[in-house]
Amino acid sequence: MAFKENQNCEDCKEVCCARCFHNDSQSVFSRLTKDDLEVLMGNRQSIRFSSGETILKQNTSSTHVVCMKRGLAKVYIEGMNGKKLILKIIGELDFICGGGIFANNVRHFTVSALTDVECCFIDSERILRLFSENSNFAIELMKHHNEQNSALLNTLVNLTQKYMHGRVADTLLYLKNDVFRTNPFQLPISRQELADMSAMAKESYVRILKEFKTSGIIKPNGNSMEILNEEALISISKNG
Amino acid sequence: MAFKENQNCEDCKEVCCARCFHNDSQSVFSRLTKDDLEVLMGNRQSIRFSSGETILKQNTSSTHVVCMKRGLAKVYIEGMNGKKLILKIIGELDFICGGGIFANNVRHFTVSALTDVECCFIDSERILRLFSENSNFAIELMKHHNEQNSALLNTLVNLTQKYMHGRVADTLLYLKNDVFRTNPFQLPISRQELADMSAMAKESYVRILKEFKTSGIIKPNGNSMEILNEEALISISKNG
DNA sequence: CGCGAGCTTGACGTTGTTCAACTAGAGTGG
DNA sequence: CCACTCTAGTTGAACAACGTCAAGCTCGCG
Repeated sequence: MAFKENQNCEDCKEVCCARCFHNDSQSVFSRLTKDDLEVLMGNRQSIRFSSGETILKQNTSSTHVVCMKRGLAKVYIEGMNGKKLILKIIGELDFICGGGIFANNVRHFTVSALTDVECCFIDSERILRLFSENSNFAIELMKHHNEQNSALLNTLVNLTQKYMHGRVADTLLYLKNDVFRTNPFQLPISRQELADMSAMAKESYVRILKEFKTSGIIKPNGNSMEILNEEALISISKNG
Repeated sequence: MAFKENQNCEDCKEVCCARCFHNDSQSVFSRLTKDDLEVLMGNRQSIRFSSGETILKQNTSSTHVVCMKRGLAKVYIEGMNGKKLILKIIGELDFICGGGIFANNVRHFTVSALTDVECCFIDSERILRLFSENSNFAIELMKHHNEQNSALLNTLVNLTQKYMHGRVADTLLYLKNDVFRTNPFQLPISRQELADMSAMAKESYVRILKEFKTSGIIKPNGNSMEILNEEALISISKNG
């Protein structure tokens, strides 16, 4: 995850913001006009975090929205007895618009950097203003929330109704197809964190990885992971 | 749950819609103008369901938004191997705005009547129109989604990180404080459904109810339920 | 070389499910 | 009114799933 140096906010305004806000038609920001962008870019802050740093902290008030420019981060809930529940891994151009821009709520999760991260903090008051003024943007934001919501419902069912094998299969497929999109991929997260994504103990996760390895479904090698038989994983995921 | 007879749409327009849309300042609809209301009421359909009927079905497309006028309904996901996961119980003036008004998505849950239910179906295309035209309404809707989202995160942690005792305590407190708001209350749902709210087997739910009964925390009597020691329940809920 | 953090493995105990039997109450037909 | 049936609720015992604990291992790093 190499970083180009010396890209402060002013330097990259033209390049980075355009990239975040326009080039990707999937982006929440794709519907903004040039004037809208000016509003957002006006006071945004481009900030860097080192691996391990906390980007947003659960239970603080949500004064900013964050847009990831580079790097990976985990989004997790700090639950009971120090247990964590990792909801997802976010990367380039992902967008964190937690709990309450709209009510004056607190965030319901913590975000922390898995690699070095570069991201923009945008004043949520400005997002709210755009939301009121540009209905296309409002609709995009609403879509974004709906998708998030439906992903949550999905994990809810996966975590409460599947056996451990199914949950491990789920996380492996998620990492391969939604996060890294390459086949042998490097894991920036520990076994403990993998377990935290699957709501189980790390020992259990390790044991099941080993089973998958001996049956030739995966080929783990330190922090790298290769999926050898995706069909099998999908089938395990479906059958619980 | 007695119903007044012969209240079709036209008859109750003035009474019911005003009640749904204005009298409750908590309502998503509280920010609508008179003209807005006309738009919504124009083609809304007031529909009755008997206990047990399906109001909205998972995986159908979300062409309508539903507003509960009378009665109770359960919102649940049809998960793996015929298992159900009950997300919440909704009642008077609650509002169901599932997955994708905004994308052309399918619903992610089923809603079915626990008692006789009277509710309004509103064309979601009209909601979308209002969303674009009235930014106050848009903000209210967004708040609504945020609250829903944060409730989901909460259940996610509760169901994955608590022991069964804590989960049973959670459902009992939820029913008393959020659904019925009276102390001895009548359960319109079976033990199986209680278990489906808590992600566990009905036998386990029954066993824990018995424990709570013998330790004097609750007094179950057939379908009625009385909370005798709420402090104890809260403590059990907190400690997992 | 030694140290420490994360990983791995096995043994064991606990939590929670499944299965089967039994009970209570509500409806049905004689 | 009494069998009969059917469903939901209840209980117990066996079993499987899963977590915890403790020990050994690997590998990078000083």
